[in-house]
Amino acid sequence: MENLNGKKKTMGRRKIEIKKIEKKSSLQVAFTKRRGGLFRKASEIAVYCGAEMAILVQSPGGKLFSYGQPSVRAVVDRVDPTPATEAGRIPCEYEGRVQYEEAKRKLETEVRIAAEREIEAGLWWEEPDEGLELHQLEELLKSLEDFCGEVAERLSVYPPQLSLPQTSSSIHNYYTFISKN
Amino acid sequence: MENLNGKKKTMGRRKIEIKKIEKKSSLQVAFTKRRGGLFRKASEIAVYCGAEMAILVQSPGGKLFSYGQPSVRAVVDRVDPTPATEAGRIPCEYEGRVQYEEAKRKLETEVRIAAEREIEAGLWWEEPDEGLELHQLEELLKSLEDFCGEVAERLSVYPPQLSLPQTSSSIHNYYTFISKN
DNA sequence: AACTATTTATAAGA
DNA sequence: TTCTTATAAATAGTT
Repeated sequence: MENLNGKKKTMGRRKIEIKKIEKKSSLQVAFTKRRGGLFRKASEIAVYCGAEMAILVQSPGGKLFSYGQPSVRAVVDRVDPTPATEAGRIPCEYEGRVQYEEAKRKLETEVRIAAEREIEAGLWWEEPDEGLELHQLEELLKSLEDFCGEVAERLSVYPPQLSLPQTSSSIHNYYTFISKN
Repeated sequence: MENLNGKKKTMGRRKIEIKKIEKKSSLQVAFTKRRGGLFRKASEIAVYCGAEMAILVQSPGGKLFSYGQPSVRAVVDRVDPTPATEAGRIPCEYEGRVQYEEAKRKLETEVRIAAEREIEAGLWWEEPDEGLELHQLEELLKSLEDFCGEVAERLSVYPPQLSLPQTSSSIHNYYTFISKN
């Protein structure tokens, strides 16, 4: 497992944060690996649990990939034989937790980026009291959690409808909070 | 990690074969866990790789679950704005390998079950030569691989269309092979 | 595309 | 059902 110097051959898998990869070549290989993993998992559920399913994935480059058991068409038609009418609603039980976690991750990333931008701009540093800064961060965290709770609740009622504008508005609220303090 | 007797507290995760679970309570638990895992993976790909996707899953009990980024509707409509015309074809790149592996797993299971049935019925034991029996198994394995190759090739041309009848016909071929020897 | 050290997912059991 | 634990499986970074 290690060579004579006690030095590892590789660093092994490393923990990553789930946020948009910027480096295009890394994104390409990560997408390929994870798409394969996703389809493998889907196939296992189909066989192991006797479930039917359809998966459609569009890469950032626009290419489409699918997995279907017994076929994409069969599952899609079964779920929704007629095109969208009621605001794109698809009548099925919905797992809100995942969208909630995804929304939270995205939001946290946006907040972090926004915060870093502010720090770079020097705006936060006009406040010399570190204690207050911590307090602000705590308040911000609470706002974030409240927002995420709202998102989760909304998602438990409606199917996936979370779009960027909603996430962005949270940033607006964040700025409002910051400017009030 | 171990108690005073050096005995493990649990056996931990154990290797399983991916074939239909028969015990209903186990199936329910496994389905719930793996559905969660699948949606979590999907969400990670959506954020990490900036991919858009739709997943529809129907449990063996008939309940529907979905995940969509930005929404199931958006992705499904983008892929196929008009209903099925050309034999349910959905125009997108297709990952044949997964369906191939799934087909192979199913087939192997069916063959194993069929073989066990034959053994129980005592038919194979009329042949006392063990060498011949091994030879038969080798031939069978080759037939299986050939069949899987055909399936894979067909899948590389068409989108997911593999249905049970096709898999079952392989069993027919298997029986034909067995009866010829 | 192949390799490993790690992280992550999960089968059983409590 | 939810939690635990040991182990199987997936994969990030590297070659």
